[in-house]
Parts: sequence; structure tokens; C-alpha cells
Amino acid sequence: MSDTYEPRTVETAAQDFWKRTHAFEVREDASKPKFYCLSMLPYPSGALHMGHVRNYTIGDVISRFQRMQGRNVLQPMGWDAFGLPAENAAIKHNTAPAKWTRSNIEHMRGQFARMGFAYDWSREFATCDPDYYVHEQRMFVRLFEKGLAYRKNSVVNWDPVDQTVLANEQVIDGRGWRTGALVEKREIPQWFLKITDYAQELLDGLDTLPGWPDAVKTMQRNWIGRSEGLEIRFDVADSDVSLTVFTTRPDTLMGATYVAVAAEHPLAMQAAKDNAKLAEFIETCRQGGTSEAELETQEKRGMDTGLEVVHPLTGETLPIWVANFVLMGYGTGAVMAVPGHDERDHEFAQQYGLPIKMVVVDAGVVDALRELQHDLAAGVGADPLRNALRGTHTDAYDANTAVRVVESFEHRVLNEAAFTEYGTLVNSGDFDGLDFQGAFDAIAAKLEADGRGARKVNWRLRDWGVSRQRYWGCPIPIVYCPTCDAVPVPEDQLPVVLPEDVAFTGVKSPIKADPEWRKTTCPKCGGPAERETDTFDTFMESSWYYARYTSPGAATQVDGRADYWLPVDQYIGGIEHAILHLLYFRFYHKLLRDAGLVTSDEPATRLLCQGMVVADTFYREQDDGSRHWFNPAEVAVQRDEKGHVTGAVLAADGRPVRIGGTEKMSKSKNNGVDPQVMIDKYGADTVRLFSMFAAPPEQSLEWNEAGVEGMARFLRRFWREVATHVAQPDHPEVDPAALDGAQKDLRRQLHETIRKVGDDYGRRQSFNTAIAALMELLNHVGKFGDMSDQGRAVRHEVLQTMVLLLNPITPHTSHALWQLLGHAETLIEDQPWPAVDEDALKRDAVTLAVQVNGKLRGTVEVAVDAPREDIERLAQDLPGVQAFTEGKTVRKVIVVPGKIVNIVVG
RNA sequence: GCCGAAGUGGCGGAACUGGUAGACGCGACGGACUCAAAAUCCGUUUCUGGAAACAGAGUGGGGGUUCGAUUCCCCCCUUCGGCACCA
Repeated sequence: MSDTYEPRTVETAAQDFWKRTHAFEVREDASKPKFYCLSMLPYPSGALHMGHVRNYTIGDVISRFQRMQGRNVLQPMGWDAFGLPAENAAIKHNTAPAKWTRSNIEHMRGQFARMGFAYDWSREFATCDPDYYVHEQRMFVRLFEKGLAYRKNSVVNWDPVDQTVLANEQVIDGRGWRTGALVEKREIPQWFLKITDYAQELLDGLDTLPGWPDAVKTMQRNWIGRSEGLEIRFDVADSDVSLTVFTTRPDTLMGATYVAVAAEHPLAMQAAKDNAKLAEFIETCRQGGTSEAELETQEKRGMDTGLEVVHPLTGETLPIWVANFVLMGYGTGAVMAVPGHDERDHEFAQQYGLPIKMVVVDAGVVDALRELQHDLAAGVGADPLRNALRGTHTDAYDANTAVRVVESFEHRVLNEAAFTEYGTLVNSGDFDGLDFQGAFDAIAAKLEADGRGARKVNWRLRDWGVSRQRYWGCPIPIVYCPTCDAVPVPEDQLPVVLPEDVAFTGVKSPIKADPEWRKTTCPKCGGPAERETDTFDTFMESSWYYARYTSPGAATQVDGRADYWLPVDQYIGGIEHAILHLLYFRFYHKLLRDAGLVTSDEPATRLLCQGMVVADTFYREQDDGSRHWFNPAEVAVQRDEKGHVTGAVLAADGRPVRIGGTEKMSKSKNNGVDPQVMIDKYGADTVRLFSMFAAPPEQSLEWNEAGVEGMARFLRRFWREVATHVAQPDHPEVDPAALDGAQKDLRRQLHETIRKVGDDYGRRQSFNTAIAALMELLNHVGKFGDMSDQGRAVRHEVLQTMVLLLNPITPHTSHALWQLLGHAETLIEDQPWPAVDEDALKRDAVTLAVQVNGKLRGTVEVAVDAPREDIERLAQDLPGVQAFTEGKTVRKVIVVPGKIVNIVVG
């Protein structure tokens, strides 16, 4: 073993040992507590990137730490192999998606091993393996039979030039990314899973997950969006049809001045039949993409249909408008508009000159009304606003003030902005004077009695559309028969295998282009039929992979082994998955449970969402105004003597480049740092150490090579310290009773560090502070020059313990140093975690901060058990304190034991 | 537009339950070693004033609660993540 740190040698040796001994392959073992640590499975894009390094290092640190805590740790890895990038690569490089994907997996598996991740590779799979997706197809058939999978029309982004469906990310500023054509909305039949049947359970389940970040739970709650309201039927005037709207604000019903329907709403279509202008408008509503962000930010446009509805309370007629912000797919495709009390309706009404009514006022207005109308003591009268404004008053001054309050409020609502808060009803006939809940109940009761309305719980959450018009995905196991309609493929005919040896040159799916592949016979009637050529959303595969890892080789989706391992004890992945993936993941777990395959209600008990990896960006403006981005590796940053950044130049030509800020590593900004280069240069442990040290896990991490060098320096110093120590003569055991002051101090710091590191790895998941504590300890042991017997003994205890404490983060280095310290080659994860010696933590004296009026004026060293009076006296006697208390009265002295003394003077 | 985060020295960050703001690392500066460089080691490093002692200011901005606020409350600004077909 060398005296200097050689990462490559050390890492190869440790990795060989782990591989040779199958160190991380695990089985169910009832004698040990289990720990299932799972990192989100990667898309095999071709090369390890820094986001992977970070995600998987966090998972590996937790896994190794938990194993050192005596748990039976499962940490698996696999590949989210279906998806759009393989199709794009196929077009670009003229290679089949399957071949491209599988060769990427080969390469990345090697990179993962080079990082030293402690995976049980015996459980590996790729989601594009028919052995994997056959179970997904079976589950879908089961859901179809249960009525949880169904088909309906829904809208997609349509590129009219390529004649293809586009993903939202392929729509840029309303145009197709490849063709530049204006994207249109098009309705096509698609398959859906009834996640809304589970909406309440998905909402309630969040309360059973204390180990999930509050931000994620809040986002999921808002996404599910439970709201209680009223469904109200409006009859269309001079006709026998009606339309239904849902509102959470029935208290504002008297302020409804129009209703708005989606462009695809049957009433709109009907009105457009003999109205060419309206038909044209509806046509323009088809333009643009389908994403919510785009719909919500587009200019709000509408047109009168000429049709009218009857207000269910007043009998007045209200116009029906078509509006581009109302969508057929969401809710009923129609909304009642209350411009006085809804921002969007207000904006729309002002734009088109539609009437605005004020029917809710705030407490200040109510007070003013009371003043104006003495007979309102028992509540607000029939038309209090109008009555009040023309009423007679005895006190002219008060009346004027009150009138001004009412008028200015009304002016604001009618002309400036909607009043959207809850308040008291006015201008609402019988409902005047009621508050939100009173008005809700009264109006609901009235409409229910009239058969025009019903209370309803509405969900923002929509059913999960799982159809994709793409080739590289799991085929949907359905056959279309002219007589039997949609028929699921029988179990014994599954899997429906996706052909992999295909030419993928254009935009069209090869299985859609191939007339032979789809030909089949109907499983029901035996007649000629056609297969579904859509494939599943790739979220389908990533929604249940965690369960499959527990049951490798099982003939069913999972088997009894799942009961041992599930739920996942620690799940780790990017915050960008906070809603979609994590909601589908929870939903699918409930589907597995209801199919009798798992017994828990939630798939994962603890969740860690790590931040992004970011880096500086550099560019030069091109002649055409576009930007050419340079990789940080090609650029030299210039600084002044104080360290301020003054500029940057391209290393190749020495000419300046512009600094574009710190952004998420991406191809488009060319600011990605290749982990492979870093591993080759510094070793995996240094890369792991930096990615855990540079930022807390949930924050974004800025890659900075100088920082990486600092980590390499730390590991070299640690190595040297151990090597120097083992060259010393043998030492006796530590005898706590025989230690002098400095030896005691070092030993106390060691045990404080053991306590902190364990807490930071386990409870806090604050790895950066754990590393900082270990660095501090190394700084101290480096200055500890005591070569006596007990000095060497304490140093040995410190260094050997540090090897164990660092092992989760830098396992290769620890593996080597453990041997350097005289142990046989072994798996450090099987060593017990160091125990804190409570006696070593004891102190005799503590330092208290002394403040005068909250400002620090000195410190005082006192015995741990010093009485309060002594502390107060010592603090007040400090010269630095007296300078500020002299000539003033001490009003109060606050003593927080072990922390602070605050002397309040005045 | 809606939902969720974040903002602290030149930089990344620490301060865990309201109690000494800036731990740890990077960078910068000074020094030692060296023929020299690299590496390594030692020291300084929030800002302003001051030779120093020391004083004042300071955690995105504005207000509030408290003996005491990076931490709690209200308003605002900026940046980032998600918005259902990127994964």
C-alpha cells in the first residue's frame, strides 16, 4: 500500500473486491430489518451526466450508511428505456431506437460501476424488455376489465406539415419544432386510466407521508385540486336544451352576466352552422398548442354566439359567448362568468364591453351601509346599496364619508378589478346580507329544490391519458374489431411485442406505417381485426419499476418477495418529478394493491428531492444576433486582485467571451461538464465527495472545478495522515482516565463529530455539513503533534473512526485505508457504525455570549453548572459591557443557559 | 397566468428549536520550502472608518412582533422548478 493517494489503483481494487464477492447482492432475510433505497431510474441517454452523478451518489451514500447501521439494504438499478429521444436519435443517426438504446445502456452501466455505486446488479432490467412490459400489458387488460381503463376523444398537438402528433416540448411558440408550421389542436380517440377514481385517496394519503417534503405534498394537493361547489343548469332560451356549469362561488351567481363555452362545445358548433364569422372564430381557436401554460398565457378572445341562457334565479337572459380559454376537455366545457368577482371574467368583460355587477362587498362597505341605513340593524335589507345611497340621513358628515366608501368600492369593482375575496352579499335579492357559507347553502338549497342545481365535489385532477402516437413504447394490448369494437388481447397472447428491427427514418411510427403488423384476428369473434398502434406513455413503465426490483424473474408482475421489501424506505429523485411521476407512482401502487399484489397503501415512506446541477455559461454574439455557447472548459475566467470576476476569454484565441449567468447544465447552453472527464482526472471518490459537499442535496449544485481540487486535496491529506500514523510504533489502548487536556479535547471533538455525522446522514440528510465536520476534525488531528503513547492512541481512534464515517461517501478510499490501518480486506459496510462515548463529550466550562440591548459586547467563560447570579455578575463586570451600561439602569438580565446573556439597559 | 421553492462575504455554502452571522471549502493576498516551478505547509481575508484599540453597518427590498430575527408575520422584487405528450 502506497504512502501517497492513487485514486485509480485504490478504486479499481475496491471495485474488483465488491464484484468478486457479490458484495451488494441481497436476499430477503427475516432476521434483519430491511432498507429499500431507490433512486429514480435513468433514461439511458448515452452518457452519464452530472444530474445522474448527484442523484445516484446521494442514494449510494444513504444505502451504505444504512447497511453500516445493520440493515439488509436493497439498492437496485435499471433503465427507463422507452421514450422520445431514441426516436430523435434514430432520425439523426439512422439507427434503430432499440439498438441505440441498448448500446447506451451498455456504456452507462460501465460508468455507474466506475462511480462505485453499490447496486445489486442481479435485479437489473430495461423497461423495453418484453419480459418487463408484458406485466404492464396484463395490468392494463385487468384495468380494462374493471372499467378503470377506457377510451375517449382528447386533444393533441397536430403538426399539419409532418402530419404527426407533437409532444408539448416539440411545440415552440405555437409552431412545430422541425417544420415551423402553426400547430393545431386535433381530437383523436385515446386510452385513459381512471386516476380520478382514486383522487380522494391520493389526497388523503399525503397526510400519511411525514417523510415527504412539504413542498411536494402541497404541490400534489393543489394538483389534485379538490373543490366543493355547485353544478348549475342553465336552460338555453327558446329551446329545450341546456348547459351545465360548475362553480365554487355560487354566492356570486346573482352577479353572472354571461356564460362562456369552449369552441368545441355542441352549442358553439350549432350556433356556428349559420354564422360564418363565428365558424371562422372557432377555427382560429384550434390554432396553438394544448399545454396549460400556453392556454393560460394566450390572449383571451371570444365571440358572442347569439344564443342566450336563462338565469336560474332571476329568469333574465344572459348571452352565451365562445371563449378560447374555456376547454372542452376540462369540466363541462362551459363556465358562468361573474366579472365583478373573478379576475379573468373581469378582464374579458372589459375587453368586450359585457356588463359587470357587484354582488359581494367587504366588511368596510358593510359598515358604511349600516351607517347609512339605520334600519339595517337586523341585517342588510332588500336592496341595501340602492336604498342606502338614496336614503335620508341625519348626520351629513358621516353620510358623506359612508357614501364615499361605498361608491369607491363599487367604482373599483366595476372599472378596475374584480373583488375575489369572500364577503357579504348585496344586490342579490333574498340573499342580501348573507356571508359566503350562508349564501352557498341558501342558493344550493334553492337550486336543488328547483331541480336546477346540485352540490358537487370537483377535482382539478384529470384522468391519465396513456396513449402515445409513437413507435418506441410499449404496445397497447388492444384489438379493434368491426363487430366487437375494442377487445383486449387475451392473457395467453401477451406480450404484444414491439418489433425492434425496423427502419426509423421519418416521423411516422414504423408499426403505423407497416400494414402487416397491425393485421390480426379478433380474440372474441375470430373475424379480421386490427391492432392498436399507439403505445403507452413512458410514465407507465416508471410507475411500477420499484415493485419489479423486489421480484426478479417472477412470472407474475411481482411475487411474495414484494411484501418483504416494500414500501421503499428512501426514494431519491429530482424535484422536477414532484407532481406527475410521483402521483402516477402513488396511483399505480394502489392499483397493485387492489390487484392483491402488494399490501401497503403508499409506495415510499421517505422522499428526497435533489436540486439541479448548474454551471456558468459563456457565449459570443453571432452576426445574425444568435448566440454561440462555449463550454466552461474552453474558457478562462479573469479576476481582479480582490477576486472579483472581471471578464472571461476563450482559451483557444484569447479573445473575450460574454458571461451568461449560471444555468442548469444542458446541451443547448453547452455548459455541461462531463463526469467521465472528472472521474478520469480526479477519481470517483473525489467526484462523489464534491457533489455531496458543494450544496445541500435539495438545492441546486454549482459545478466548480477548483472546488473539486479542494476535495482531492482533502483526500490526499487524509491519506497522508493515516500513512504517517501507521509508520509510528505501536500504541496502547486509549485510557480515558489518563488523557491530558489536549488529548481530551481531540477525543471530545471526535465523539461530537461521530454524533453529528450520524445525525446528518440519517435524520437531517445534510451531507455537506457532515463533510465539513470531518474536514474540521482532520484539521485538528493534523495540528495535534502529540507523539506520546496516549497521543498516538487517540490519533488512531480518530483516524480509524474517520475511515468509517467517510465510507458512505468515499467508499474506495475507506476500503484502502481500512487495510492500511492493519485490517484484512473486508466489506466496510459490514463494520458496525462507530458509537458515541457520552463520557468523552462532557465539558467543564462553556463560553457565553454577552449582549447589551441585543448587541454583542463580549464573552464570558463559566463553569457548566455555574449559578445564574454568578453568570449575571461576571457578565456585568466585563469591561466591554460596562462601557455600555455605565450611567444607565439595568432593567432586565436574560440568561439562556449555555448560550447567551442579554443585559437590557435604558 | 396558476402552483411550489430559493435569495447570506469575491464565490459555493454554515448557523438544526428565535440566542456570538459567515463553520467548512474555493478564490485572493502575504510568508516558508525550492536554483526555479509545481506540490505542500503557515498566516490574513464581510464591508466602512481607524495606525491600532475599537466603533458603526450588514443575511434580496420595505414594514412588523420580540430583551434578541438569516430564522416568525405582512407586502414587494428577482431567479429557478412544474403545469398533464421531455423524462
